[in-house]
Amino acid sequence: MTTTEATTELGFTAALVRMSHLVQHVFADVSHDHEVTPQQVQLLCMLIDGPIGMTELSQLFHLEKSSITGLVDRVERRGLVTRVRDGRDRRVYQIALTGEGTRLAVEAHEDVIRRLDALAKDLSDAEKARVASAVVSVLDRHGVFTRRPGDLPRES
Amino acid sequence: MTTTEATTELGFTAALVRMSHLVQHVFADVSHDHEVTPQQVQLLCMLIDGPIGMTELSQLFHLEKSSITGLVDRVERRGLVTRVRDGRDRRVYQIALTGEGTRLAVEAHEDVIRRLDALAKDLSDAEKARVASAVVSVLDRHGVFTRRPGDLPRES
DNA sequence: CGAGGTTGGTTCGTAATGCAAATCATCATC
DNA sequence: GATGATGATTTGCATTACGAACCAACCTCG
Repeated sequence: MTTTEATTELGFTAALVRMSHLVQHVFADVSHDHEVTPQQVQLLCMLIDGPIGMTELSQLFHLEKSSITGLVDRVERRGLVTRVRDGRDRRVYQIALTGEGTRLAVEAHEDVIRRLDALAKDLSDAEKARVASAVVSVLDRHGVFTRRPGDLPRES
Repeated sequence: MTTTEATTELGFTAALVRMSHLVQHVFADVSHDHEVTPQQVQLLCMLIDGPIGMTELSQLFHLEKSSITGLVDRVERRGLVTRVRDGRDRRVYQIALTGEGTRLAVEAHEDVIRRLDALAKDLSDAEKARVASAVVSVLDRHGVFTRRPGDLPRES
């Protein structure tokens, strides 16, 4: 089925898979620069918009709760996040960024954006928008790693 | 900070990041179904087109050689690949799929394709092609995880 | 109220992943 | 044949991830 056409001829899914690897690699690079692991960076970035509970984190990351416990443990040990008891339900811990954690999260997040934009600098804005909207339409079918406003901690 | 626009408004890079997570998740699902880990599946799929040496694998995966040694060890222990001495240079081991490994690799590969295609079934072929070509143009700037014909083991 | 079940998180044990430094064996060259 | 470069492994360590068992706080219902 495949001939010797290299990357110039590539299926849609193969393109997605390779793009995924590229993104992972960018995350790995950025994480390395900031002395944390990729998973830790992703956790920190997820918390930029506000604290999240353990169970919700496990759903967002598609990981077991015990995995999240370990991840938060290690990031907390580095002083980047804190466990804050929820007043309404004393079982839940809201995971919140510390000052240091916020600084690192924002910087790393900007780095990722910067590097990905640099990689895509040959694409026109229109092309980028088209890709983004196509991706979004796929994502909306399977809400993945998405934090909708309704999921945000309510103040009421 | 954002209003109630959920995923409908999303930056290009954010879309890439989330798509990457989706792809990783698909890999995780497929791997789980086949009783192997995502990394192992990726290794097997990489070998479908023919055996590869350890050093070349470490470059393709952007991992240290010692990490590849461990990965190959575990997959070999399951009887999915074998280390074959290279006749021309007896230092190198070519990693080749066994029959069982080939079967699993092909099945898993097809599963990944199938699931990703299913996710993207709302996109027109034209849209898919556009996304693929945009992605390819980005990838070509930074050859990632790509095995070009020139990288294949030569017979000469 | 209080027993019983559910839910949020942690603990424990285990396996896989990944790095870095040191080591071994084979090439390659002079 | 000594020397150095290269391919791969070994060792030790931290991280990541799962699953099952567990505890504590919540909720419901009699």
